[in-house]
Amino acid sequence: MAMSSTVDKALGLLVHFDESQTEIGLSDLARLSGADKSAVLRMVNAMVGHGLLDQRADNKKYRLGSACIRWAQLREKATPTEQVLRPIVDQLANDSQETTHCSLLFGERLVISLVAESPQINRVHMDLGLLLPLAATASGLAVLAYSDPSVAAAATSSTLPAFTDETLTDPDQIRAEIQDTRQRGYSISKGYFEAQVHSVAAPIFGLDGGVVGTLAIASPAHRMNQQKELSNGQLVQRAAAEATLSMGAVVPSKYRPIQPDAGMFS
Amino acid sequence: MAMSSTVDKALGLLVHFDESQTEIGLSDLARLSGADKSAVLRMVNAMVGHGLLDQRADNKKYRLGSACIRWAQLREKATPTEQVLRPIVDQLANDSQETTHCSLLFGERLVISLVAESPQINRVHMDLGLLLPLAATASGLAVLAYSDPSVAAAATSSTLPAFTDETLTDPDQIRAEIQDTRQRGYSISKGYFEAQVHSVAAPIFGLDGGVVGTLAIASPAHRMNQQKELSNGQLVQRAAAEATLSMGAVVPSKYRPIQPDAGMFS
DNA sequence: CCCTATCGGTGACAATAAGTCACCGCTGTT
DNA sequence: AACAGCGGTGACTTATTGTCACCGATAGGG
Repeated sequence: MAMSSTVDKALGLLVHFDESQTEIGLSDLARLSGADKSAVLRMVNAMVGHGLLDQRADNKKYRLGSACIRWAQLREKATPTEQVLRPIVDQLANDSQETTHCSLLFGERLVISLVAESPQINRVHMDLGLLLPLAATASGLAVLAYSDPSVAAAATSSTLPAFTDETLTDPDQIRAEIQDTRQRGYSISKGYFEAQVHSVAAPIFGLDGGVVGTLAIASPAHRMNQQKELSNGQLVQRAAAEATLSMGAVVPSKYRPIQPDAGMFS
Repeated sequence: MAMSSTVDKALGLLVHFDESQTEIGLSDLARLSGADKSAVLRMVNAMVGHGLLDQRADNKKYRLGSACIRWAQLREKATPTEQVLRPIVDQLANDSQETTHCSLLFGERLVISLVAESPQINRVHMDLGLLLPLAATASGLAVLAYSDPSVAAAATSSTLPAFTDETLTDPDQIRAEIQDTRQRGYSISKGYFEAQVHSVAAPIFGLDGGVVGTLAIASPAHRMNQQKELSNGQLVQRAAAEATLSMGAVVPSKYRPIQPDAGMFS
């Protein structure tokens, strides 16, 4: 279990740097990591040598170095988001055995950017590029639940179009649904947008901490039940958290439904 | 010399990733680094575990991971460019014993953004925020020499104002000076902008490979001579290279005057 | 179709770097 | 002045790494 390579320990030091701790002294780093000062010094020196860390000349404290920026540049050029999201969407489809999609926020709509169809014969089909309304889809509700309240207010102010018999058109219903979503950690749609299609969705967060898109699982209504909804909800949350991390962002503290089990920033 | 901690070796693997090599397989990495496959695998696995690297699911090759982006974000928030440039400008002033400044490109001018005054009594004074013309200052010439030729063309097309008796106003003279600068690796001004002030300057490159600013050393003319110009020229080149690296950028191959001695990306 | 070359990855042993601790010089506090 | 904290050093024991032989899978060539 405790696979302890030295590189692992060294990189483990970096998790102690965050928004509130931008620079850390040697002794503090040793305390935080539980390792010996001397060992920490060796690791830190190696990292400084490669620009992963900088040491301030005045107070000798360490901070993240310039190589981070260089590497981030390269990463951006090498790995477009589509490529990092693709396997996550596929995996989610495989785990849930249902059709999954990733949608990205585009103005006041969501655009379906990636789809992985269910391996089952009876499955939901989704069109790439389709625009989703925020108020009437699981994905949209996931956005509203974790965006600035003004967005939700705007989306629920005017009269809402009904797409099916089930569509929630009463702003109060929507607001209640948003509340439920926050508590649940994932949103649900019971045929609100397409009849006989039930979905669960969870938000993907961007570098600024805001919602940039969602991951969703869409099932034929007849296959849906309480237990399935819960398991799919957990799957979609986990996948969305993974997607967030894969883009270099962090899941904001306001959103803590489940712990991503094998966190790379554990 | 061969300071070989394991962390050092592991991070050393990352230098093989660049714009033309965005993903590398295990065996290639081993070959490139000269280390054993097995050892490379262990190091790489540790780095994957921390998100420094990703492994593509399909072809098993490795690329820079999402943690790079996260760390770059933190670095940006924690260390504004002013803070990273400041010690470099100070150090340069100390090494050269002359007044130094860092200027940043601002439209078709340079704005003096940081100044460190010479410790000597008889010294050049520079005003923070002063705008420098591109054609009549050492800093400006450093920009022109390493920018897109169109910039130089634009800057030398119209009639050029004279600031001192020495100012070069003939476009042909400027172009010749630009040529000399390219060969030298640093630019010089012999009282072109301020009478009795001689300067040398070198370009700072940004993430896109373009010039974003310069570092310069300004001396009273009477202290200047051939030998001093050369040593200051080398100092300013080295400092500018350091500044470039400190911002996470790389010195483009077209600019290879001297090797930064203790390169963090060596 | 088999033969070969190469890939990513594993396992075990010898070689070496890391964990540990005592100590140094320095700085700021009491 | 004594103290406690810091960053950093040196030396010794122990754990990790370097090395190499090997595995199964995959791809290409005869």
